[in-house]
Amino acid sequence: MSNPARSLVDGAVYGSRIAMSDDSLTLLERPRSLGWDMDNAKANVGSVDRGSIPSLYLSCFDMLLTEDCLSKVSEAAPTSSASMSLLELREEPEQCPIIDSQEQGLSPCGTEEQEEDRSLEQVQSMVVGEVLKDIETACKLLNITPDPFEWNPSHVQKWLLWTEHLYRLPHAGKVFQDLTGKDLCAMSEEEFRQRSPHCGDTLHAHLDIWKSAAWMKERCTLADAKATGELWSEADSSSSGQPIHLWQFLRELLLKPHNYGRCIRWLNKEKGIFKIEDSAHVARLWGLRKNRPAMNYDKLSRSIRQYYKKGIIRKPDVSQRLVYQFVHPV
DNA sequence: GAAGAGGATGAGA
DNA sequence: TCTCATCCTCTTC
Repeated sequence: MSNPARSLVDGAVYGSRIAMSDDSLTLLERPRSLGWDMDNAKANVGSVDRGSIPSLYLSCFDMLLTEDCLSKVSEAAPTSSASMSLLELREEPEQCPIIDSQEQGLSPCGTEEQEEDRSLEQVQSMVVGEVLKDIETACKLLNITPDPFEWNPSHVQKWLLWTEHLYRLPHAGKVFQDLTGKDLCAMSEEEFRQRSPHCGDTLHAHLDIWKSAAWMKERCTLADAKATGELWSEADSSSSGQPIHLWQFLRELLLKPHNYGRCIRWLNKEKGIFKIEDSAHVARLWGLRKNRPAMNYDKLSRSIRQYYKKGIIRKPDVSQRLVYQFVHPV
């Protein structure tokens, strides 16, 4: 395994209580080539070989991937008929973070394949998000850092105890005594098995997920910082003591699809075309930023329209409701 | 009915 | 002066 995101998704998929057919796995694998190009990004992160994952491993994510998570996952792909049959999808996702919608066409009714890919991306991001959340919760409970590389022997023991307890594994703390997180991360699955024949592979697989999650978190943080930096370097903002402009604020939201993809997203990033999905939410966010509790979409849209004259924002050639276009795309 | 367009006016930096 | 908030009317979807 060379892709941390894949590791997380694989872990979740394999651990699901839902019976996954070959087709479903194929479906979940397909979009990996689209937006999960993290291969080669960091060497030696994770080494779970799917082909060799034992049956014990397949069930060990039952608790990591909670019922809540599964229900959210199943809600996240309402347009994929294939996925629906697999996951008994419900309508109206409670959350549907959009990882990157820039590949989508302007039309809200793209091709079936595009819709499917988009849905699957949402499923993947949902799974990863939930796994990361669970790890974060565990870290708070155990008072350890999410990155196994930073664990001291005491942290390692805490993590072992927690994992053993959570997945009802036989106690293996003693055989990993005095090892730091770095030591643990350097060990192969075989070495785990040698130390703990009963649950070494499971522990190794879990550690792999933690490693992947830590790597992804780091990557997200860097990406966020980079995006924010780019944004702030291009424009005045609250961070520089200058009042932020509405168009800057909108770009800020658009640059953080993980956080705001539900309320505003790119339809065509290259052309600067974006869609406000939840007008009330975007207006609320803008009101919060400007300390204007009475802000609403009517007022916000009036401000957007002021940009028409200034050549900052315009309506796209094919005008659609709640769709605008930056005259000078990012 | 919600969204879009645009005029008018005032507040605040 | 500039940007934005606010209110308004009318039109379009």
